[in-house]
Amino acid sequence: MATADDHRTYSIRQLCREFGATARALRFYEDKGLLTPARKGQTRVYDARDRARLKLILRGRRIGFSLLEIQEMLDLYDHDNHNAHQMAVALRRHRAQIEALKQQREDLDAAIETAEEACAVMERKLGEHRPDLLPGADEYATLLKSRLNPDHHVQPFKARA
Amino acid sequence: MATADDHRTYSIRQLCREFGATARALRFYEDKGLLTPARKGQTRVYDARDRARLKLILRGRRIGFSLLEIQEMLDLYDHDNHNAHQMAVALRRHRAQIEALKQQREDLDAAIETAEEACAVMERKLGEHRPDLLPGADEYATLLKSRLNPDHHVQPFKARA
DNA sequence: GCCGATCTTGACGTGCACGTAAAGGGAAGG
DNA sequence: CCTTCCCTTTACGTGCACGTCAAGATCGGC
Repeated sequence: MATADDHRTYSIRQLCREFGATARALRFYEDKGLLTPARKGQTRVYDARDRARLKLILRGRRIGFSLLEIQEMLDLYDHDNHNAHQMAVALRRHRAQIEALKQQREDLDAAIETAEEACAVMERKLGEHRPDLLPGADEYATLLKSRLNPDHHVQPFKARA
Repeated sequence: MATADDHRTYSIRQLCREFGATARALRFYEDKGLLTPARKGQTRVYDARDRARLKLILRGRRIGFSLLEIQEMLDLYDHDNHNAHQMAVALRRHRAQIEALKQQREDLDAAIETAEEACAVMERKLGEHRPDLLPGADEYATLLKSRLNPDHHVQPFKARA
């Protein structure tokens, strides 16, 4: 694994810009024990591990978890549980967590499906009565413009195995 | 479409028990305009539509949406936009919403994947050093016991934040 | 009629996740 | 030297989603 990039450090502003968070949020996470950046003088210095943790924190927030829940998940991760009993406990907690995540994914899939059905209905109705209002005119224009753009590249449309 | 079931009504307690919510929450949703149950005297009477909306509300909450966001989504649904222009607007909003949902699903999938990898690592380590701590012994015992239990049914999963 | 249970409407409290000044340190630049 | 800018801590404020009393209204059963 790359040793060069692992030694890179980041200022609080850099991480904020990179992930679209606020400095207040990062300090708050630190206050709650989710981040523990080093200090140069009294200024915070974040390393690769802090960055990775922040990434997980923000992902957890987007999914809708509380900071406490995220805290526990992070603890389970980097504790790298050396105590076998604790690891066994962590394993069960993790499995339960996965079940919750999968339940949530079902909710999400259901929401996506109903939303797409609603879209289909609306498009059909619009197509019948007011096809001029269908996204296609300006939509297609912007699409063409983006294709003409030299540094154009499509979103990977990630399909999960 | 069942006409009989569509005329069923529900008390606030019935819906609470069915969905594992509190009466306070339902009244709160009503206060915010997400539910508009009828009144018999001064008692709330929920019909099938209210029930469906509540279902969507709770699903949205589990996914992590705010009541305002849910409000907007519900409005898009049952407005059954007769105005073509509004419908066109709603369609765009809906498409954007779907994109957000899909982004969130990617977050979720990533979280599930990393969690499962962590589980795999822990199971391998436990299997090497302390295979006795692996879930299987008592886990299987409780599983059998629960299957022997006549009124066996799974917990609806907490939902309490 | 009375009791208890269940419903109602306020009104205030709470936990979370920050936002927002206020007040100051430290280094860079003119 | 002063200003500017970014960093810091401390402390109070905020919006959301309810929880938690408090004080009635209503309704069935005894």
